[in-house]
Amino acid sequence: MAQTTVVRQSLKDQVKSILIDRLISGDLAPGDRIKELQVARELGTSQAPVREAIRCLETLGYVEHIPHVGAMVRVFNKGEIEEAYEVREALEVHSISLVREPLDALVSELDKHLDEMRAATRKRNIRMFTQADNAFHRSIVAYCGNATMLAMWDSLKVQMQVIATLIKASMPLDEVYSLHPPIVEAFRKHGRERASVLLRGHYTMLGGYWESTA
Amino acid sequence: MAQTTVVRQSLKDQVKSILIDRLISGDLAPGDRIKELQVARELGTSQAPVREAIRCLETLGYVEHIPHVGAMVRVFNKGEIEEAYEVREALEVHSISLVREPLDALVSELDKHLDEMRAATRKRNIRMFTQADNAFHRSIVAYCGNATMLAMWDSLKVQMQVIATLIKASMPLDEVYSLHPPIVEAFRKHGRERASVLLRGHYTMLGGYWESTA
DNA sequence: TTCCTTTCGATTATCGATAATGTATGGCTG
DNA sequence: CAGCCATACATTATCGATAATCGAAAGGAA
Repeated sequence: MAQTTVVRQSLKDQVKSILIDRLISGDLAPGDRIKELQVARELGTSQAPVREAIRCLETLGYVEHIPHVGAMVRVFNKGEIEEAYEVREALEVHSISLVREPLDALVSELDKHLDEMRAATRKRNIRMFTQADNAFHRSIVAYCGNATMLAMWDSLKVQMQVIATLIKASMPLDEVYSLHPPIVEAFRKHGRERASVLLRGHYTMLGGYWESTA
Repeated sequence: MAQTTVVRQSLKDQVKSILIDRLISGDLAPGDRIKELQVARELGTSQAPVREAIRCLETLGYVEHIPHVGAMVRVFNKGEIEEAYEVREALEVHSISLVREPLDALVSELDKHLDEMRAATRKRNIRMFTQADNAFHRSIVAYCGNATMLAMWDSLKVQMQVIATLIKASMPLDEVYSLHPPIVEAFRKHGRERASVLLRGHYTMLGGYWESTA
């Protein structure tokens, strides 16, 4: 049997997942309008679940909604992207100082993601690189053991991924990669505080790559 | 004329505002169920807008929603509260280092909130104290000029306020107050970095007050 | 009694239809 | 021809009703 259980997820959640997929894949690009009835007909549901899913995305900040007009995929300008990076940095820098000993588990996970990034660089697979890059930073936040912190970080991730899908071309992967090993090294040899210092300013270095698309 | 314009806000937004007010005022306490049709009848609307408002609160993390069962005001345990404080600290510490010169405007605003806190302490008005305390910390984040950062901070504020309304009694206001002036002083005399150091650990000192309600 | 099953009441989830609203079109007027 | 108003259209916002689902109460068997 291909299907072990029946679909046990509300229509709203299914619609939401589908829309997020389209957002990340770039199928829905910033500026695109999302029409409730159109999506409803497309997915074979009524307007209500679609509407709920969209409002959910709105609360999450992925789409912009104008009353009586409709929803459109949010357009992030350069400033907003930089802001998001700044918040990421704040969360990650603080998370590092909260990571509990022993640090071995985290370090080995970071190493794993470094491998993935190198592999992606060789293949020039930007999608894969972005995923590994995200996973690298996420694991730092995850290992501090603060679920609220991680939830906040995650709420920024989709924004980042939407962007990354958009401006794939302008990132020199090897340069971006080279920013990461020193952090792991500092972790391994000097502990949390030193790694924290290195992480600070990590994102400001990335700012330049967005210039062309401002 | 008492009313200058007609009500020009969607029912969903009105319902949402009303529910948030009830949350903050403690009218809706953690654990309380929120029934869609009941609220709808009470406010004279149909189920749909209420439903949307509730789902919005769900996404914001204020209510917990179980499919086919219903929504209830989220119960925060001690751990989650500490986590939220930790995130607040991360955002605020980082924000301080981003505040642009000159610092005069921020310092005078902080002074204003200190006054409010003192006044609230004299009157033993806990609600007022909480507001001033919140305003104090919020202005630090506001002055860094990062709207995304501020939005994140705000998303934690309602949680905090719900809690504060709950466990009003256990806070010795003068002690909580005394944590704040040194921060302003450090700001005035030694600049951002010194203030940043003082703010770090600010919230861990507050941890003890929640012990009794864990 | 205790456990399992069934039934019932309450509530949410979804639907289809209608009202409200904003935007674009085209004609009228100067 | 330009500017303005009215109309038509597209879309969202809201409604009332129905279907799906869950939890508790009632009933029966071991």
